[in-house]
Amino acid sequence: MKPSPSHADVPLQLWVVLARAFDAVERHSRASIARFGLGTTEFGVLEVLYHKGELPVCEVQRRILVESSSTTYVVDKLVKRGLVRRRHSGTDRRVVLLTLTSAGRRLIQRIFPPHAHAMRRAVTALPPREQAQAVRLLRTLGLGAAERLEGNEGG
Amino acid sequence: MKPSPSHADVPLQLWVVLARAFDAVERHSRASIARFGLGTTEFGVLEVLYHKGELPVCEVQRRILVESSSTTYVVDKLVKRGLVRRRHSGTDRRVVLLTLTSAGRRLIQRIFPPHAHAMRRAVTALPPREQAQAVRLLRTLGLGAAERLEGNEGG
DNA sequence: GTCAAGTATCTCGATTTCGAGACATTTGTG
DNA sequence: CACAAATGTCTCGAAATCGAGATACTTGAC
Repeated sequence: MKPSPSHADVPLQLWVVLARAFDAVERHSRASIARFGLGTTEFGVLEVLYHKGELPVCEVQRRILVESSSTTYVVDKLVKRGLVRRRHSGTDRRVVLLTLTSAGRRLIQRIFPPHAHAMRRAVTALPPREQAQAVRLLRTLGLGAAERLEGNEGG
Repeated sequence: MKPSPSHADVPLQLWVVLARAFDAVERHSRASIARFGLGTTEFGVLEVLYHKGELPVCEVQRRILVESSSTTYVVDKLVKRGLVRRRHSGTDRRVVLLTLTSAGRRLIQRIFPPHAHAMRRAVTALPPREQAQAVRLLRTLGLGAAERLEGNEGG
């Protein structure tokens, strides 16, 4: 889950601190979401549908960063709880579109603001200026790593 | 798994890009480690014992970022594969100390260098200067978030 | 010494996640 | 049109992870 602590190997240090920072911030997220009786991926689905409107399953999958079989599993649970509805796309019959039910919308409307508040608090160790700097660096890092991944999975 | 894309809410953006960057880099790690028939947490245990020597289970747990019950599970597997040995501490009989067997040592010696190489490549989207900057920012972010977590889990 | 509280490890059951691949559909090529 | 390749979704079984709590030991207060 996390690599080596060399004394001057900055790339490996970067990987270590990235993993640790993600872990710590994600614990805030988990704890915040757990208050509302949801898991992080369930929350992720509701949240993306709330902010983006109706989306195909594959699009939701990309945004919540889990594999397709897990996405099916999570969506199943949300459908059973009456928070999300599936419908077939008219233009591409492979595609299943997801939307919030009104109950789902009411739920996410209620819980998103306190969750966002918790996440803002989770990252306050960094002052605004450095947050913006970190956003830039992490965006570059993430996009670069993702690009290097396609068709080149072996490293 | 990942939050909201607001237009000027830098803290939430930071959480989004942190999650994405971690995910992308971790995929490199997973893929690299999978070449050698190991999972990421198994690799983590071998790696920390390789670099730190004999350690108590609880110390290993802190470093591989999983819960204690998962640590037991992973160590069990490594012991069954003859890569790691358990022994009781002489000074504190609650403690179980872990060491690499010679087979474990040979394995991690062989696979660590190519894995480190893969991880260095995974983060090359950032030039050295910005890597060092990112290390500083992420360290502050992670330590701050971890601190805010203790005894304050609700957000 | 004794007892409560804290710490380290492990057990167990349940949940989450993955990976491989099945299936239907669409897209691109001739 | 026909057919190969790509894409989107889902099924299934296996693996990883967690959470609660059991157990054993240590520490600190008295």
